[in-house]
Amino acid sequence: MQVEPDNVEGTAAVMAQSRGPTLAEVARIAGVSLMTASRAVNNRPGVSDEKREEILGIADAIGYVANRAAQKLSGGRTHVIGVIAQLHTPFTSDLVLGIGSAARAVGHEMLVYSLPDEGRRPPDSVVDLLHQVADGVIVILPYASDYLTNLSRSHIPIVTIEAGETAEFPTVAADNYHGAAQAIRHLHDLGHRRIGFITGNERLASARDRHRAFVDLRHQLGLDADDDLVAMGDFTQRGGFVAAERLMALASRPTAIFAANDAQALGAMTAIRQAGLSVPQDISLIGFDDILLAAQMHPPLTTIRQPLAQMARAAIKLLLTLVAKGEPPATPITLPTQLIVRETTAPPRA
Amino acid sequence: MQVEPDNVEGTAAVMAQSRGPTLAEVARIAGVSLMTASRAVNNRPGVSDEKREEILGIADAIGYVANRAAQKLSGGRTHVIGVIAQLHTPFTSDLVLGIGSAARAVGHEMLVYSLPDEGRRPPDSVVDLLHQVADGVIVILPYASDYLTNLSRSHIPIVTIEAGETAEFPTVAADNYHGAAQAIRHLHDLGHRRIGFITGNERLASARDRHRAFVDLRHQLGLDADDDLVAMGDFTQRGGFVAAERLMALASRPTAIFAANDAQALGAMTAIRQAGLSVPQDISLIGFDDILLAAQMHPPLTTIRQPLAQMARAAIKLLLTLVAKGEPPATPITLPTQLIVRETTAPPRA
DNA sequence: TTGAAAGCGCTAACAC
DNA sequence: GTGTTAGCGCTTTCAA
Repeated sequence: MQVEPDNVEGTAAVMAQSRGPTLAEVARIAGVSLMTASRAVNNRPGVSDEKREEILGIADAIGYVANRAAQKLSGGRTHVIGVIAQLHTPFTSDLVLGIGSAARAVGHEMLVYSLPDEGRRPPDSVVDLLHQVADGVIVILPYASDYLTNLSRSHIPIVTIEAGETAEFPTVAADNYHGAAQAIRHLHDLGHRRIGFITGNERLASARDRHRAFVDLRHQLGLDADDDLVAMGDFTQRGGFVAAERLMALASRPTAIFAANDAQALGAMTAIRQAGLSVPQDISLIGFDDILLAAQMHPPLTTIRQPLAQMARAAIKLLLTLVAKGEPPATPITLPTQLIVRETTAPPRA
Repeated sequence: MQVEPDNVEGTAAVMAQSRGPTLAEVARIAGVSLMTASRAVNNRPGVSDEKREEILGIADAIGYVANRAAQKLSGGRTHVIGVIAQLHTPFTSDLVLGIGSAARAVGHEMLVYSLPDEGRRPPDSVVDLLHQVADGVIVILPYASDYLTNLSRSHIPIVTIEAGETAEFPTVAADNYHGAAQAIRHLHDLGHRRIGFITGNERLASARDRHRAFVDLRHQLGLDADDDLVAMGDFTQRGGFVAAERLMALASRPTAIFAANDAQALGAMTAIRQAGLSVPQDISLIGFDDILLAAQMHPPLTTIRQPLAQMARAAIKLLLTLVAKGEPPATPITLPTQLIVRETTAPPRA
C-alpha cells in the first residue's frame, strides 16, 4: 500500500491537460486585442463601457476562468491570499476560517498551507510556494517553531498574526495584556484571592503578555503570590492537563485557575475532575481565546474572547495594503478582547 | 475599517516582486543548458551522474526553489496536491491533516481550499484555481451541497472522499455499512433492545449507508422498530442536539442512541443532559468517525473509527496514479472501520 | 547525453 | 481607448 511516486511518474503517459478557454479566445470572439480583454476582465481603466460589457459577457458565456499561474508569472495580481497555519490548534483553525471569510468579502480567495506537526521541520520553501500563486501571505505563528527566522529572508508581502520572538513583520494581535487582566479581575471580583496560572508557550509574545498581566495584576490586587501558583504550559491541551495536575497537588490549592488559552483550560478541566473536584463549585476556571468549542463544553467555559473576525479583517487589510504599496510595516495592530462569562467561574467556597 | 480592494490597487506602485534564483541561473553557473539543469533538478534521466550532482549542489547553494506556477504553465508536474474541504467540520479537518501527512510522505505538498459555510455558494472555479498550481485535487465532500455537479464538467484529476449523490469520480470511503452494523451489534451485545438512531445528511452516501445498516440490523437482531426511534439529523452538532431532544421526548425512550457521526453524538450528549439524564447510566451513546475530540469528551465517547490515515494514503495514491496514467476511475476503495469502546456505552438499567 | 527552439496564458510597458 | 511587443520561468518537443 506504499505509494512510490517515482514509479508512478515513470509511467506518465496521458497527462490530461484539459485546458479551458483562455483570454485569447475571449479576445478573438470579441474581436479585440488581448490587452483590451485583459483590461475588461480585470476591471481596469482603458476600455469603453460597451466593449467592456461585451467582453465580460463573452467571458462569462464561454466559461472563462483566469489562469492565476499565468497571471502571477507575468507579474500580475491573482487576488489569492495565502495562509500558513497549524490547523491542529483550535484557535488557529478558527482564525483561518475567519480569514477566509474576510478574504472573500473583499473579492479574494484563500489558499491554506497547513504546517506539519511540531518536530517535523516545515519546508523552507512553503512561503515561496504560496507566493507563487498568492499576492501575499498571512502567517499565523505556530505555537512552537522558530519559523519566523526562515521567513525573514524572503521579500514577500507577509503579515503575521500573533508576534513571536521577533517582530520583523507587520502584525495583528489581540490585546493579550489587557485580556489577561480582564480575566484576573473577573476572578478577583468573584472573591478569589488565591489564583493559579497556567502559562502558554512563552516563545510567543501572546503568552508572555498574558503572563506579565497575571503577575502585574496579582500584585496590584494583592493576591496570593506563591511561585507555586504559576505552572508552565505550552498552549496545548495536554500541557494544560499536566500543569493543572501540579496545581491540584499543591498543599494549599488555588480556588481558581486562569489558563493562558482555552485548549489548556480543557485539559485543566480534566485534571480537576480527576482530582475529584468539580468546576466551578470547587475550582473556578477561565480560559483565553473563546474557541468555538468553549461554549460547547460542559459546563460552558468562561473565557476571554479574541476578536477573531476583526483580526482577520485587519490582517487582510494590512496585507492588501502591503501588496499594493509595498509600504514599510506599520506599528502592530492591537485589538481589544472581551470577557465572556459562562459557567466555569463562581465565587469561591466559603 | 472596510477594505476597498480597488482603491488599494489603484495606488499600486512598488510591487516588490522579489524573484529568487531561477533555473536559468543554476544552469548558467553550472555551465550547462537550461534543459540539463531541468532534468537534473527534476530527477529525470538524460543527465550524467556527475553533472547531475554538480547541478544539484549549485541549486542547493544558491537556494533555488522551483517556480510551480511556471512548471504548471508549461505543462509540467508541480508535486503539489490540492484539497477542497469544509474545514468547519471536525472529521473533515482531521482528514485534511491526514492527507497532508500522506502527501508529504510521498514528496508532495498540500494546499487547501476551505469551502465557505453552507448557503454561500462556493465559487465554481475553485477546482480550477487549485488545479492551476496542483497536479490533482482531492475533494472531501461537504455535508451538504450539490458541489459535485459543478465539478463534473472539468477534466481535472479528481478523487473524492465520501461519495455523494453520484459517483462520477474515483472514490475512497470507509465501510460505512459495516461500521454502522458494528455500532448496533455493540449496543445489542450490551443488552439494548430499544435503540434510537440519529441519521446524517442523507444526501451523502455515507449517511445513507449507515442508515441502511441500522434498519437491516434492527431487523436481523429483532430490536424495537418504531419509526419514532429514527430522528433526522444533518451531521452537525446542532442537528444531533435537536434530534436527540426529540428522542428524549418520546413516551417510551430508547435506552441507547446511535448517532450517525461524532459531532451529532456531542449534540445528543447535551440534549440528554438537559433532559436530566446521564450517559451512560440512563442512556448509552455511540458515535461514528472517532474525531480527535471523541476521546477528550467527558465521558470519552464510544464510537466507530474511520481509518483516517489509510483513507488519506489511499486517496493520495489514487490521485497520483490518475495524474500519471490518466486511467479511468477504478472501483471505489472501501476501508474497514473499527469499534472503539470508551465510556459512553454500558448495559441498560435493570 | 545534451541542447535549441517554441510556447504555456497572461500582463507591463510602450506605442498609436 | 486600443493594440503591439516582450517576457515571466519553466517544460515540452525536436534535433544533434
